[in-house]
Amino acid sequence: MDREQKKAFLTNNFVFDTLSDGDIDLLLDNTHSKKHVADEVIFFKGDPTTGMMAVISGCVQIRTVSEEGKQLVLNTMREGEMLGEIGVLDGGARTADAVAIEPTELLTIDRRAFLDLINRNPDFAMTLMEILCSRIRGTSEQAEDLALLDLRKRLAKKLLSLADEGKEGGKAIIGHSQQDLASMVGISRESINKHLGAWAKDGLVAVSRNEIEIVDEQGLRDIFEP
Amino acid sequence: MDREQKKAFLTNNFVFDTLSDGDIDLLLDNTHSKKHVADEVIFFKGDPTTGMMAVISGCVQIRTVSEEGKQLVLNTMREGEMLGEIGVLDGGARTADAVAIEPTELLTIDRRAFLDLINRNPDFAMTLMEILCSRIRGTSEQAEDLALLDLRKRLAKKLLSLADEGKEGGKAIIGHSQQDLASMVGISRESINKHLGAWAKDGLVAVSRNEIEIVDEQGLRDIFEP
DNA sequence: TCCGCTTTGTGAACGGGTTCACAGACCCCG
DNA sequence: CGGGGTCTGTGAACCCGTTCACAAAGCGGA
Repeated sequence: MDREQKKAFLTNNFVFDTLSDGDIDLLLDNTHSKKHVADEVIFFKGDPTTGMMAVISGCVQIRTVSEEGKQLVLNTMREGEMLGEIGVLDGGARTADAVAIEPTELLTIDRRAFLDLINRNPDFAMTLMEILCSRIRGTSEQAEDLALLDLRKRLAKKLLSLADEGKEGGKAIIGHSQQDLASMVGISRESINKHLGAWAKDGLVAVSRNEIEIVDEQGLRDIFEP
Repeated sequence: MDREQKKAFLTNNFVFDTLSDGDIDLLLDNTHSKKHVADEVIFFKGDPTTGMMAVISGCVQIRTVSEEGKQLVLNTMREGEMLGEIGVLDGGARTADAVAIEPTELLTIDRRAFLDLINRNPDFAMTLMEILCSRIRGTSEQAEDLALLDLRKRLAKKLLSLADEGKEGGKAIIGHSQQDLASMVGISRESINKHLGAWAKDGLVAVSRNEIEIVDEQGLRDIFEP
């Protein structure tokens, strides 16, 4: 990706839209893009932080793995979203693994340039804080759900939120394997399968390979809402 | 609490120590303190956000409750700590309930004054971002633990982190009922009791009413570390 | 086309944790 | 100093979800 393309990318991204043209140029001097193949690990939990990334294209998952090998997906970043801000802002190590789940191109912004910009631009700082806040809302909701909701409710909720993200013309289709879903909801693959089977029988969803279609959105919503 | 005392409080708090004397005075004009009795609810999940609070004395828990009445404690704030920043920074509603668990005095800072300050003071903004980051680290670790660790490990981990906070003299004593512990770890009271009983038998902890003493710190640590 | 890998589907056995139902201990307060 | 409330201790029954062990179905590449 050449400089012009990078510039266009930053300019059109809501995170950076409070920046002046000069500031963007300055950022660009401390920025590089990199391609990753599917399943490539971008960084590991515990790695020292070098910079912050923005997703140019593709998709990155933020994950942790337990000793016994169980996975939990904390977050999924798509085109235009940022990752790795936390380490950059507080100087600490990475809190989780980042993995490209499809061919992905990332733009990495150097830590120093980033901090410098915050110092000079209060609007930019404010935007970042809003992003941090939405992260907190997200993860704390995830913690709540894990502690207080049973598997049915968690799964139903997750299906709907995934469907929201990936709506293509009318149809709400989720392009994930059941294995994938399992690690997002923190549940075994088999349990996911059994619940989906039951819901398919009731006409709430339609299941096929690597794909789940939401048929009766309201029906699913009724599962986890009073 | 009179203006002088408030000023001393702010000046000595690490959150505000990048502020000039003038800025602190300005904050004080938009600040009021309030006392709460034990078990008083300070705000409810979903309430519109009015301002941010700092704990002058006492202790506040941030909690959520499920439909069935199960509780989860997300965070505990003691003297000198802040709460309610998220709503203030992004303008959204409160994400959880806040409850004073002992007689507590809070200093509330008006939203407008707060945002104004961020705009004018990049160092202050930076401090806030660090606080937000540490919140994210905290909640995302909690989510991980809930999803990937079994009850034994979660409990052992929680005991040690509580002991860290509340060390008096050489003794590591935790001043919480087992009921309390249960809602912090997301587990039933009975299960907590059984595990504590087993650990007491092994000489890892000593249990008495409203109090748990850590006897063998390393022994507990071995439970959740490889 | 055929082979191998990933994904889905399913049932049986197991198990960690919950729920329920008490009993006893302790403590403050009248 | 008695008595109701909160906290602790414990056992039995139950249940949600896991684990294990396969079978079958797609799909992609040689």
